[in-house]
Amino acid sequence: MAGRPRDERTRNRILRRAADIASAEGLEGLSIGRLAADLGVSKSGLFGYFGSKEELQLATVRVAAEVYLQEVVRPALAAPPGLGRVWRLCDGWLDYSERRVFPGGCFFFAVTAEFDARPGRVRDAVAAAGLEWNRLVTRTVDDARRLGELTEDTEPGQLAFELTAFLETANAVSLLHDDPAAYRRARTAVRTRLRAAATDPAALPGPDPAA
Amino acid sequence: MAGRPRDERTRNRILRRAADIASAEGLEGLSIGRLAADLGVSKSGLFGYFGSKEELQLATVRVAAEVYLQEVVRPALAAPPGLGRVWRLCDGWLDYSERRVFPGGCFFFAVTAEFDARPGRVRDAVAAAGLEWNRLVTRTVDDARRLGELTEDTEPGQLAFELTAFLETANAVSLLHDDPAAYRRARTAVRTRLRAAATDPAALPGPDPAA
DNA sequence: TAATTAAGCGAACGTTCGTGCTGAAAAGAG
DNA sequence: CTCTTTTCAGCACGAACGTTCGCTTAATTA
Repeated sequence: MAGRPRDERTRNRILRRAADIASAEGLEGLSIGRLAADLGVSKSGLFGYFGSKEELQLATVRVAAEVYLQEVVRPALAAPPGLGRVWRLCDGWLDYSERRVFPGGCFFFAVTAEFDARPGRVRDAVAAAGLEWNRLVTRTVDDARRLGELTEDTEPGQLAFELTAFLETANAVSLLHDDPAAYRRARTAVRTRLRAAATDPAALPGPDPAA
Repeated sequence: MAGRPRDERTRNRILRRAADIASAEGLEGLSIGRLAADLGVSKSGLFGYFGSKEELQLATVRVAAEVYLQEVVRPALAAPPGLGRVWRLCDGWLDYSERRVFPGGCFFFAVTAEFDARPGRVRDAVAAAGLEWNRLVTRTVDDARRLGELTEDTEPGQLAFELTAFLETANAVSLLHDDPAAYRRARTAVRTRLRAAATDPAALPGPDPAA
């Protein structure tokens, strides 16, 4: 009945490498031939794991989402809800970008810019991931507000927009100009913005560069 | 001695279209064959204008910079230095993105994300343009500070970072989720941030959505 | 007007792309 | 151990890529 089972470890190696390449060269720049040669397997063998390039791209987005969950989301959710968790989320994101978990910076930043202006299933998957991330940040902010740690008139969607703007721009500036000051700027911006919205500004954790 | 001169109008048509395509599909996704077919000229004829794909990409970056100058920078510089000019710069940028001067949103946002993680002359050109833009925003902010319209302790580089973050994120969110609220959010963020740094918050022009 | 120089086209180059086909090695089932 | 089923490498395909080569045609100069 059953023949040779597909090697799950090889599959993971393929996708992890695919995500690394895509973060730097894009999901279109990712080619099956180069990827196969890189990993020492045959082009058709690798192809068999997915059946089409689009399916490979979709699978790559999925593993990148898992990495993102592991590296950014879960550590932040370890903190209790409130302002502290908002900070951990932002600071953890900057750390994830700065540590170059993906060599080309944040995977989703790269592929979002690549696919945001064309139709298709890959774009839909990327957009869904972005929406989920945005909802998480918004909910985390709203939790802090409900707990009374942010002023009543704080609009969660608005604040989430501003915070993620700082994060993504730090990623972009750091990559383009190789400027580590970008992360410092982003942390300063996040802290200042959260202090402005906090009911108790002194409650915000983290070091203060304006010391 | 001299033969037929190259048609400058055709060259401009080529590059303007190239910039349009690149804003949506990237400068690598831009293919000479498709571009030539699009414009009704032969592949080799078009190729002759530039001599290599890289040269075509560099020329495309240059005309995109001219468009950017025309659509964003010059209108803002028409306003006198100060807080008003800072606002005009941000508001004009959002307008340029929202009007889809390039169909794929801001050209430089797209190609920056595409080239920020690989070496080469195209990347260098894009990085130089980004640096110039950043310097312009920083100088415009600093002018306002020197004029006493922003508080003395305002750090121009930091404020410029935050303002451009709002702009670029509005562009990205709008493209990915087709969400016009992104521009409203960005304008709100810019206005709030400038009010916080202004010596006279009431001096800030523009309508207030919180009315 | 005649000579000269370069523009722009059509065709083809070699390479790489994603994708099938074929055959041999490999692993579970009986 | 045999049979069956599936993986995987090797090869080839058509299409598209950037690029080059002649050839024709048009504009400029003498």
